[in-house]
Amino acid sequence: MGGRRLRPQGRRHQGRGREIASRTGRPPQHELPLRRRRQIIEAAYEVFTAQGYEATAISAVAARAGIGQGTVYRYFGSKREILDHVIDFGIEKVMASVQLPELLGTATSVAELTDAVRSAADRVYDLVEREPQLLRLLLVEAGAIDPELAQRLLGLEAITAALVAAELTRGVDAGWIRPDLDTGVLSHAIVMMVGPGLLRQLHGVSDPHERRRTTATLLHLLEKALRLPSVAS
Amino acid sequence: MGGRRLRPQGRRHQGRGREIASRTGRPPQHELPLRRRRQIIEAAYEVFTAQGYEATAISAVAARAGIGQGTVYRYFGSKREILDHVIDFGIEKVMASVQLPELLGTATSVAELTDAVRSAADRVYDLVEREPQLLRLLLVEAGAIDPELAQRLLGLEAITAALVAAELTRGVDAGWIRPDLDTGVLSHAIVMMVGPGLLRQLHGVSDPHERRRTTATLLHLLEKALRLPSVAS
Amino acid sequence: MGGRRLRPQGRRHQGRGREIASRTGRPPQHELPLRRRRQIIEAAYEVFTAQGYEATAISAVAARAGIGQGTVYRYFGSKREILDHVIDFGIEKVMASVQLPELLGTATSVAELTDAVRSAADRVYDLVEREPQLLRLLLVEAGAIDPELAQRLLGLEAITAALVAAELTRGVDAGWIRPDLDTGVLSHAIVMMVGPGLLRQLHGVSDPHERRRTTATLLHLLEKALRLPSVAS
Amino acid sequence: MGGRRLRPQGRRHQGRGREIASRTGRPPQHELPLRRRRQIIEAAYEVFTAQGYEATAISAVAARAGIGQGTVYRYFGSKREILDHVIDFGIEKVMASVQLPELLGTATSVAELTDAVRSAADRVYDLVEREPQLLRLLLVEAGAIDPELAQRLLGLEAITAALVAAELTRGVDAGWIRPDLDTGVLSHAIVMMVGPGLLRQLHGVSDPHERRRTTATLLHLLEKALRLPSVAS
DNA sequence: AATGAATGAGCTTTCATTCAT
DNA sequence: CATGAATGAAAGCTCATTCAT
Repeated sequence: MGGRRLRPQGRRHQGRGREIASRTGRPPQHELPLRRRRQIIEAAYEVFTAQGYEATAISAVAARAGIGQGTVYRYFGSKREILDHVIDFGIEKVMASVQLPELLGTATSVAELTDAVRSAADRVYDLVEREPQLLRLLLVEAGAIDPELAQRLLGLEAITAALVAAELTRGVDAGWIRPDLDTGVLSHAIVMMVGPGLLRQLHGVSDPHERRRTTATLLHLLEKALRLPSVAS
Repeated sequence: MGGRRLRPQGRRHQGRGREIASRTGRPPQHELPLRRRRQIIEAAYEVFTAQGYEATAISAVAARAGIGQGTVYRYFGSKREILDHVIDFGIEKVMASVQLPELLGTATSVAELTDAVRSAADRVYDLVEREPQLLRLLLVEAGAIDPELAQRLLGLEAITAALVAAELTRGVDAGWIRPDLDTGVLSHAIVMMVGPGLLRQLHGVSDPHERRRTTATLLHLLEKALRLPSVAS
Repeated sequence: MGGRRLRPQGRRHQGRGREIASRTGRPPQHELPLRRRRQIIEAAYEVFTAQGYEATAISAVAARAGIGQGTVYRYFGSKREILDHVIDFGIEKVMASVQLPELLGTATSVAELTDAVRSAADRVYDLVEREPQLLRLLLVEAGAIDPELAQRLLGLEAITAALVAAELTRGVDAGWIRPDLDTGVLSHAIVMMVGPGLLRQLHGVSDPHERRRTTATLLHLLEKALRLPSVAS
Repeated sequence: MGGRRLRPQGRRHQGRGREIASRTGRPPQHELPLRRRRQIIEAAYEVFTAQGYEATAISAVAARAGIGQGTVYRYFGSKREILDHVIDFGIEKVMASVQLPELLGTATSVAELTDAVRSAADRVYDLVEREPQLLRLLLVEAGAIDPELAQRLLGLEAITAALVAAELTRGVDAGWIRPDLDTGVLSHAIVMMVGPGLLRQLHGVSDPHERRRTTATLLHLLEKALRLPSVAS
């Protein structure tokens, strides 16, 4: 009953592991574990982003969380497992910032759609401007440590692209996007539009003006690409 | 007499002092240092790409090169210095594969230009298909370890974009590219066109068909963007 | 609550951060840190004196103390820092053995003063007879490693000489030491009187008879030097 | 013929080893070995005094001597063996500087004897002023590395004291030194008179004025101690 | 449940010594 | 003989993980 020994699973990364506390209806110590885990993840997020994963000692995570080192190991099986969750935490931050679903689904014209894309791009840029290390954590640390973590980022891109593709399809169906387009490819291209800007940000070059120019230019191209062929032809 | 002595920066080697009494003895190997360095760099390239820089011990590099640990330090001052050269080695691989200069400078129409871009993209894809870890090394490891290394990569992108921008300008001047374009932004966008494909490759998804479709679609957009407005409209 | 926490300078321990959630768990051992430090210092004293500082590995200190290497670094930041404390430990041994303050301040004649000096010399000799390596540690190791440590020893000699000088001045003021003496120089000379004996001891020659003869002879000279000129002459 | 393989003696210090090239009457390569050895010893003296024995790599000795590392091992069996000879070299320097035999044997009065002692002391001080590291090498490095080396220094002191003792005895015999003295003890005390000054110098405190005052005071005491009892008594 | 003391494997780096040339 | 390339043992130090309390 209620087995939650996390340790004996061995010492190397084994899948994910959110199997805790999901059997409803037992009030007592049910929430502490989750709160503790959250507490540790947030502390780890802070120190990992500040100094990098490898350079961060568990003791630093524990100190930041205001708990003992041993306690960390009651809630996570290994340092690596914490990184798993920190990456998730970071991805959630991105999702929460961009709020893509809120932006999509309402456009009724190419112009409205490009506006939505612009908004999304702006939000991404705002986020990485506010938390420059987040980008590094997601793009670099995650990928450097483990391919599996990288997969999760790919998943983020894929989901985003899928949402965009749906929007494109909706526009095609509604008749305000020209139909002879490969929406799948295009959706990925749209998502990757932020690539150059992020790459620059990642490497410490932060030039909002340049970024806006890039976004504007690419959106202009996008607009022309999506728009219905002019009536004349 | 005869400037040989190509040994590394040799932080520890202190001068030589007097040059007396060096008439005899095993003559310094002129080529050995370079060959050894190459040998170590290639070994390091293999283990760094396989396990990541941080996770790789110098002993692993030495073992891979078939030499003793101490020997590694005869040719490089530190593990970090080896990474420097490994990154350079990787960049050279990319440059050698893509052979961008050979592709550019000859186009006389938008179609020829897009063909050149397609060729470059294909070569990049071929390379990362052959050496999947190279990408990881350059994009991830380099950035993770040191900002200076990251700058070098950013520089690579910048140089490439500059070459492309020059080509675009040439086309504009020659009259076969429409003049109302931001060639700077566009050149970066063109370079980043390989982004989605590389991202997939980076994460282990290798789908040549998908890739070709992506390339084709984006090049199609590019073509439309560059082409002069048709006289009729 | 209540200021406990006497841990070392703890270069690596980063604050604590928040003090929440520390109600339970194994309470911090108040005495342990001090006992452990003492334990390590004593072990280090033994191995440093036996083999020399440079020739001693931290692992030897740890083994001698019956603890793990890592534990040593919980209590001291570096090998060098341990030497600091070992030297202090040695100096304390000397001070505790000689008990100079107890010998001085009571003499009321040259004879009593020379008796006090003889007692001090005897105690020094007794100590180095009991712990021959102590001398080596203080005179040789300390000076060899770091000028700062050497200063500490020089300070020890200076303090001792100052105490003796005060005693001489007291004798001059009281009229039982002839006034035309350079008490500063003489006090150093008195302290250095043990020099020949220590030098022998340091080099493994231990001849109590010879030593007593030396002490007696030098004290005899001292007595003549200090004594008031006989009224007759 | 003429076996001079120095290597196979093992790898740890084995006695001294000057068994080379002492079979007279063979002109050819007879001198090179000695010159080479001298060359190496002098180079080692320079780097050992400059940086300390432990901190000096054999490669530094070789570089300083302008020869290859391997060559060093053709003339000496180990680093430790080189130190042996460097210490001897240092002792020779001291002996050559002080030229004690030249100072002694001529005094015909206490005043002349104390003058000779003062001269000797001055020469010692001059030497350590000129080569401050020599002192450190002899007193500290030698003692720290190996007790056997320290013995050699003790020998130096013993020889010097013996010379002084002979002089004292001569004075006693000649009737200008009072006969009721322990010449053995006194000779050591005289030699140790330079102790305080050397100790200061060793620790970086160089105060010629203070030193002269000390010497003067002690010599004054010595003079009174040696002088015949005044006629009156 | 929580703690922090303890550990040892493992890291990078140095260097005395050997030996093929 | 002379050389310098090669080596591997060993050093100081770090830190993820365990476990007695």
